[in-house]
Amino acid sequence: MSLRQIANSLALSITTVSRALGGHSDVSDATRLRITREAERIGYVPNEMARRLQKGRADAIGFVIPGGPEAFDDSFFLKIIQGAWSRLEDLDMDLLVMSAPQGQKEVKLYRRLVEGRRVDGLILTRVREQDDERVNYLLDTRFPFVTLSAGKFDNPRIVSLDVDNHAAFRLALRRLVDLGHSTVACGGPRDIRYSALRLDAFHAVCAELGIEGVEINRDASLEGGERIVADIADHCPDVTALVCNADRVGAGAMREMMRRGLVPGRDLSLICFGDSQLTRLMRPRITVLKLPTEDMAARAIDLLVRLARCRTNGPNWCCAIPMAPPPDDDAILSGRRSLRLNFSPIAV
Amino acid sequence: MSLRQIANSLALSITTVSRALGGHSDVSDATRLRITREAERIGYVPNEMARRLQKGRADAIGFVIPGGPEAFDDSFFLKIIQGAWSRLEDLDMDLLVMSAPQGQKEVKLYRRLVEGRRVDGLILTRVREQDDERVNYLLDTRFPFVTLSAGKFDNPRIVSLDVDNHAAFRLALRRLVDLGHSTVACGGPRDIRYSALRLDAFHAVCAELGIEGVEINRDASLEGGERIVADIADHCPDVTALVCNADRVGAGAMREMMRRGLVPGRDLSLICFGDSQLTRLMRPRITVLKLPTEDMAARAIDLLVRLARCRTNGPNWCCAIPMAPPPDDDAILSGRRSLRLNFSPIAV
DNA sequence: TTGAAAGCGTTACCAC
DNA sequence: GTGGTAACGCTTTCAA
Repeated sequence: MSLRQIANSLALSITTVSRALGGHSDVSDATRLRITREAERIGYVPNEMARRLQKGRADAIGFVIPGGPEAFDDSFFLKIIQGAWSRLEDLDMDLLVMSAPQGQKEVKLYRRLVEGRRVDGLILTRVREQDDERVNYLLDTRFPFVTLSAGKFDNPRIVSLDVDNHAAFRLALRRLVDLGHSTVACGGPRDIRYSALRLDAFHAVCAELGIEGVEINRDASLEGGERIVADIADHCPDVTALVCNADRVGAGAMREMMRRGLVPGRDLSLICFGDSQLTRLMRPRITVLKLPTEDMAARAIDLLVRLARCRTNGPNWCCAIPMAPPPDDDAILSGRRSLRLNFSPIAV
Repeated sequence: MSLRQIANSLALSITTVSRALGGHSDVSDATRLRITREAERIGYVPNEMARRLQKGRADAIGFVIPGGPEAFDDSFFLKIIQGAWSRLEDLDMDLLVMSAPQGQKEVKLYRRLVEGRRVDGLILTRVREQDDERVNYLLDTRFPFVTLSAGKFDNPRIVSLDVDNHAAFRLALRRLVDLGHSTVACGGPRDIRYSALRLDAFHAVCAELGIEGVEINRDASLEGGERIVADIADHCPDVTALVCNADRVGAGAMREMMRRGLVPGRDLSLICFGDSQLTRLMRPRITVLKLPTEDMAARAIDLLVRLARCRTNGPNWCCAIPMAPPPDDDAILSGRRSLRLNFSPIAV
């Protein structure tokens, strides 16, 4: 089951067989036919490791699921896997999945991937607001990576995919304003970029619409969501609506409301970012700012492949990926209990 | 950054460098020290592809997440990834994750993995009761694989990891009997092995305890769970308790009970297999037969590595893995609203 | 249009 | 102890 085998049984050279199977034009049709037939017959499939060694690439993309049991039990990452794989399959590449808690050990894992040339590129999530060690390391080594939901960076070398948070908040907050709300809270941490960016967008849009915006910083976890609702109930009597930066947070908020006998939509309106089982299961249904996670991951793969190609040609990547058109409001599936928003990913 | 580089700058042969770094004993301490120092200095990390090509193995395990959007949004698979990775990391191996809908395309994916020698072994979930194409293919090619939650097979060449379903139902049903239930239903499909096995165990334990057991076959999905509750409410007035074979099913059951105004624990007692966010979020809390998914996946890796080793030595694997001791009842964390059962994985 | 040969970076088998 | 050589299976350059 190797090129040699085919070459031998056909009394041809390995070179010719390789080129025939590789689709090169400098092989006569007759020879090519004989070769493909024989390859078919013995069920030839190229040895990937040999090919990769020769080509000097891994034909694989890596994705590290950020650690901790809480972070893990989240179908967001499953969606990224799904989306990334849908493209990788077509490209005949592999997806390496790992997990690591944030910190020392995490960077070690990235080193392993980069230095062992196990992958050609990486997908990053949960980028930290300050000094993300992974980003620093990858930037230093000039290794291709794409961040998801981390917004636009000052450093033009960082390629990032994100939704338009301002547009999202415009949709969400306008809706709340229409319902008569004038003081709205937004909950999520400040140390993770995606959440910080959403908080910023929240304030900006509040200002635009002339409503009062209250920021509540808690972990992006179930417990964080619970505490946000507790904070509101105990300390912010004016707040009548809450936007959560992640669906786990929304689920926690929901749980605390239940416990306190608060009725979602009556005592406190709830909207959350996310796109998981969690939000679909909530009763009563809440409005969800649906994130195009799979699409973003798929797009990330395309970008990574491009970046990896550039890399072989020289040290300077181009990351001039244009902004996407403004979010598509038509995708709103309205309904009192279930408003779902779709907006296209933008490349930064 | 290669052996050659180190060899050159130290005026040694590549062979010696390789052996020194590989920890072979036939290298003088002085030489080894010089070599390790130099390797450290230039930050040498072996090229994995070269190593794999030479060794003739992939140093990777594959896991295909079974397809369909419903199946995908399930943290069960995330737990498998987590568990598998925890072992693979120590073994310095990779985890390849893919996804495919059940059917033609799925087997194609497995072929790709096997024939391209991309992995040394595979983890299988959701094995079908009849003629699982993947199992047939892998058996034909004698490729190492381990099934999760598929019970014991007649074919001794299939290595499988599962919990003790009988013990699980004994715990669950005894509890229900103690609460006064005498007619209990169990819901799940028959075409997937894990569910069929649980249904069988259900009937066996019902007979043991002398209670009435009603089997309801619906998809292992949210909607399936809803229909099971509908079936019970509409057609089985005697049934006062329900055991669901998967947490998604339990979540669906819960949802339908809510809709019908049925109170879990009063109108219908609910217990379900599973170990996901879903069950933790349900209110009121329900009793969960907690599956040791991560542990099983970790153990599967160890088995796969052993199988892969055997394979190189000859065509006959040994799969003489002893049964684990009986499930550990001490692990029951009792409580009216939250009974969680742990039981150790058994190897079949 | 075909083939010989070099090379990718390792490891392993033998000599010395 | 150490080093030359072959081999893993492929792609690519250069001659013929």
